[in-house]
Amino acid sequence: MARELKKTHCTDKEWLGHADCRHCHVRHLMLFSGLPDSAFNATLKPVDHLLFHPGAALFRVGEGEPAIFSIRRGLVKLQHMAPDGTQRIVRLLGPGSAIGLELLDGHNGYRHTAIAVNEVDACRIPLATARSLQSQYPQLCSRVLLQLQEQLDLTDKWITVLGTGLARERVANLLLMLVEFSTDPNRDIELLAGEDMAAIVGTSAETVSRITAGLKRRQLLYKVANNLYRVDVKALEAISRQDAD
Amino acid sequence: MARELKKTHCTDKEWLGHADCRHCHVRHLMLFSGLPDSAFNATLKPVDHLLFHPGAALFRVGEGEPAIFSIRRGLVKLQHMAPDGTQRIVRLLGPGSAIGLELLDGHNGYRHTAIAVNEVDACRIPLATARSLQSQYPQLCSRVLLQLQEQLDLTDKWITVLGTGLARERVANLLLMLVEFSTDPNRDIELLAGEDMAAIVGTSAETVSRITAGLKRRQLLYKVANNLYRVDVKALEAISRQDAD
DNA sequence: CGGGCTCATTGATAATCATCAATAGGCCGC
DNA sequence: GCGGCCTATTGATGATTATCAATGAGCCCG
Repeated sequence: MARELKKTHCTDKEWLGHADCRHCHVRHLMLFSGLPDSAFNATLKPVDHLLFHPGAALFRVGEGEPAIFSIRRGLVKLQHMAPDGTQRIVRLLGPGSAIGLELLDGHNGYRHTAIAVNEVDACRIPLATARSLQSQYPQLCSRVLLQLQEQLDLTDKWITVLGTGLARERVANLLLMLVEFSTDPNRDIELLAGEDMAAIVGTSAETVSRITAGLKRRQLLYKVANNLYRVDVKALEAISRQDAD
Repeated sequence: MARELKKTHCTDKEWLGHADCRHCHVRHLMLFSGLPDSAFNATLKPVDHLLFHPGAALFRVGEGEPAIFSIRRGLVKLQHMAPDGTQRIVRLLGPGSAIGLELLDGHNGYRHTAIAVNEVDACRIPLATARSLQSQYPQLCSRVLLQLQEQLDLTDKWITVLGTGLARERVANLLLMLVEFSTDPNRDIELLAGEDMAAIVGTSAETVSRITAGLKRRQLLYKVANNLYRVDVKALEAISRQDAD
């Protein structure tokens, strides 16, 4: 289960300019929903709008300038690495989620490494900016609270559906979760790398491969385009409930 | 892994009177740290101080009067139950932790069942009271935020150390976690019921029993009093790192 | 003190899974 | 298009674990 962390370069990240929060068309979905336009007149440091290519790190444990990221598009994996190199993915977060919130609690330093799974579009809010907004606008605190509660609910689900039961049930649950994350009109999903799926469900990559191969053989999972797969949701739900093979 | 939920009666719970938050000697450790004494002059509904006997429910999924509980003493397990009766414990919380915070986010109803593991001493804060305090005292929001962040950190650890690796590593990690929770001067711990340990590490109760029996045989875990056990921390850490048998 | 209950322990067996190893397929740069 | 590289797939094997079943230990209650 031990895996190497791929080194990523700065070229995997692009700067798309300073974000204009006042006119952000998705602000109502994001961390800053509820703040008045005036809040952004004079923020301490600018909010940057960034594009991360698959595999690029938004941040790494303990490293980098402290900032909170608000995800606009794409999927980000949060991973913990054990001293022996074994890693486990503890969360998968999509549009509307904020990451790096652990910086707000006083102990400093990131406690995860955050890697873009897809193409990820995110706003980078320097910690100082976030703090100053927070002190001026108490509404922000309750948005953060919602974020954390949502993430807590997600980890609870993660523990119960991805950490319990047979490997095939856990893989089925993971695929169903990816379907929920999917923004595709047909609910098609991009499959994760085998090792990522393994690090999510806590098995070996080979086991995941055998299981997905079995699903493909039975047409419960099939390719509809380049790395776009369609899932037989009903059948996977049956597997997840263990009332089918 | 499927287990019955034990029915508990009201007799497993005792009312110790209305809490006097102003004079609470542990308030600085609790949710209400940071609030001025005056905040408690006229709270909407009184805060009760309750004693729960082992096995008693503080609350159950979707049931009961909405209230937040602040744990003063003892351990509480939060469990999720799958439709088939399979259950999994997603958190173990001790003194200073607040539970039922999920009620603050608008979707109502508890999302876990909370059961006292030991003798538990807790303050019951009616939701309406919590909300009114929250609207008057923005400091409270940041306390809640800290609570949630702490619980999120705990679940992340839970996923990585209790949900990954061999059963014996996971059990070793659980015992080490119990040592951390221990308030005993010698760091002795009360062992959980076998099925609870199984529901925490995601294995069968028999497997847990075999593992703890092995540890006892090798004197890495031994009874020092009625249901009080001492743990060989160094040896368990070695097992947890897999660099010992 | 003995019956009845619950829960821990232990054994036997089969299912599941990790690991090692070999092969095949896809993608990139040249 | 062709090697080289990386990842997915598949097979074989042994280790780990679930499951079923039997026994034993502790405990409450009469």
